[in-house]
Amino acid sequence: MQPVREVARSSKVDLLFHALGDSNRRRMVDRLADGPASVSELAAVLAVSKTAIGQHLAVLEEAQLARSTKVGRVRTCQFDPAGLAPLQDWIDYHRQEWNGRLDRLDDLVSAIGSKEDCP
Amino acid sequence: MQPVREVARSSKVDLLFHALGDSNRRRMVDRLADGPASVSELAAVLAVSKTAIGQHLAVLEEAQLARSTKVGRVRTCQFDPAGLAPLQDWIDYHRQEWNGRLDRLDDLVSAIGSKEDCP
DNA sequence: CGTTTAGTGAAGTTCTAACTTCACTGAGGA
DNA sequence: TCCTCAGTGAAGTTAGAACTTCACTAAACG
Repeated sequence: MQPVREVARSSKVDLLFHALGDSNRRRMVDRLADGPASVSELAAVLAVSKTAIGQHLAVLEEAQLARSTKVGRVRTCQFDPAGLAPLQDWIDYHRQEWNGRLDRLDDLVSAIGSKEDCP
Repeated sequence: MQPVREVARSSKVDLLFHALGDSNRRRMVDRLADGPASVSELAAVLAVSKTAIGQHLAVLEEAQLARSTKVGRVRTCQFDPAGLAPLQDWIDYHRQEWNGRLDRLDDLVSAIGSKEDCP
């Protein structure tokens, strides 16, 4: 499936957040997390055209959140949870930054504390 | 800071993915994760107008990823890492779904295995 | 065969997110 | 006091995302 024309998204994180930023695509992921589904089935679940599903699928595949294979005339779509990794990394990084700041704050507090211990 | 008019975003996850779906807002978060900053400073870092920062800030605040207070004439913005929690929950849920599926696959495999043990 | 069904490509519509500029308010110096 | 600087509100522009419909291909099946 060729990607629909869109603005250049530099990083994987960019692709991921953009892909998941759309609620219909998240609904698609929700459905796929429960097992594979065809384009028609997804179209029925989301109540949109099959064409729309094709376009959403392209975005999800580009973000590596989904894969699909066509056998006969039906295309089966699958969720690819490994694609979530960069997202998890992004969160971890920012959580770590925060912890780091807290640690530095602790250090500061201890430093002040030990200073006060001195006459 | 009053929110800029936008489409209804039902859930927190919705707000979060939308907020972080924009690369400039992520750059803002990146900067703020490193410590508080004023609107002017953020505008300088991102190379956009202060008005634009105000708008981005409103989105980040609505998603509870940032907080800001105005003292005198300068507004100081802070990153709020606790706001990431619903995002982490979303990821955990989908990762769990996957593990669940793997577990069920394991069960299936064991079931088949024990079946083959029988004559 | 012919007909239904699954999906795709192309093209057009609509809506809105992300900006801008301009005009303004109000805080803080010189 | 006057001037500058930080930020905000209003309004307008623009690019592109998310859809649609229509026309088509090709598989499945009576």
